[in-house]
Amino acid sequence: MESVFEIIAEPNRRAILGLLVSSQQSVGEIERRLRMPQPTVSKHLRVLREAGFVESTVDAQRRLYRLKPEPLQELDDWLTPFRRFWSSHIDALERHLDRMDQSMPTKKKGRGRR
Amino acid sequence: MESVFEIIAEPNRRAILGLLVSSQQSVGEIERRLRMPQPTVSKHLRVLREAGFVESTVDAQRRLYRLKPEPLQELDDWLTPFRRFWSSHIDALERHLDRMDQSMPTKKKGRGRR
DNA sequence: TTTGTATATGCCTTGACAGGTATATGCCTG
DNA sequence: CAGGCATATACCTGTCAAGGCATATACAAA
Repeated sequence: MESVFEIIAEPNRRAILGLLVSSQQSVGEIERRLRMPQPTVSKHLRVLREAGFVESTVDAQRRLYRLKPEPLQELDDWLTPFRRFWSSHIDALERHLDRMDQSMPTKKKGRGRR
Repeated sequence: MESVFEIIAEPNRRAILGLLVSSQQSVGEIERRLRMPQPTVSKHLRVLREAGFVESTVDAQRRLYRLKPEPLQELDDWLTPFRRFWSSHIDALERHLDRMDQSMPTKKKGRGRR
């Protein structure tokens, strides 16, 4: 499981990252909130830790896991050339913005184009 | 192979996407440039096509494959909350900027911090 | 129509990884 | 020290996807 990409290919791992983005969590809290068996949580945390996505500190019997930014920044960097690509394709960009509009709270819809 | 994440987990597929970002290519060109067996190329292109990363047009016996932006934009969207996270962690951000400096053409190095 | 080139597909094998269950380790409290 | 929580690890098993090779399809040129 070399790359950043393989790490985040696993849905449960993405869920864990999504949890940790707001604040640090103990294994038990993750287990509870994601309704995942404890060994599964521990295993995924191990993978994430070894890949540098998270780090942990000891709090008595608990371990608190928190997010580390670097690996996801690497992913962000990888996207750079593609961003250049799609900003040159304005039509597709507009379709994308429309998608964002649709998923918005019907307030002040549309972006006044055309 | 449901998700965007699983699709780009495969290195050869990322390589193909990297090729297509500059311009469209035929299967044979991809095969040649990436030194990959032709069936492998075709199989990966199939996966990418079915997931909406690429589309193809017919040119006699050749098929020209070109990039489509949407799936990678979806990935970009997924990163949003994490970007918020790491811009609140200034130290890590600075480390990141340092990394960018290091990979720059020694001209006008440093960003005048401190 | 035969031959050649470009691409797709089918079948098989192999390896990797995730989940389940059981168990180990570590720390805390009485 | 005994017991109980919290977390990690070991082992086993099933699944699935990637690669290799052979072959099919489609178009082209002679």
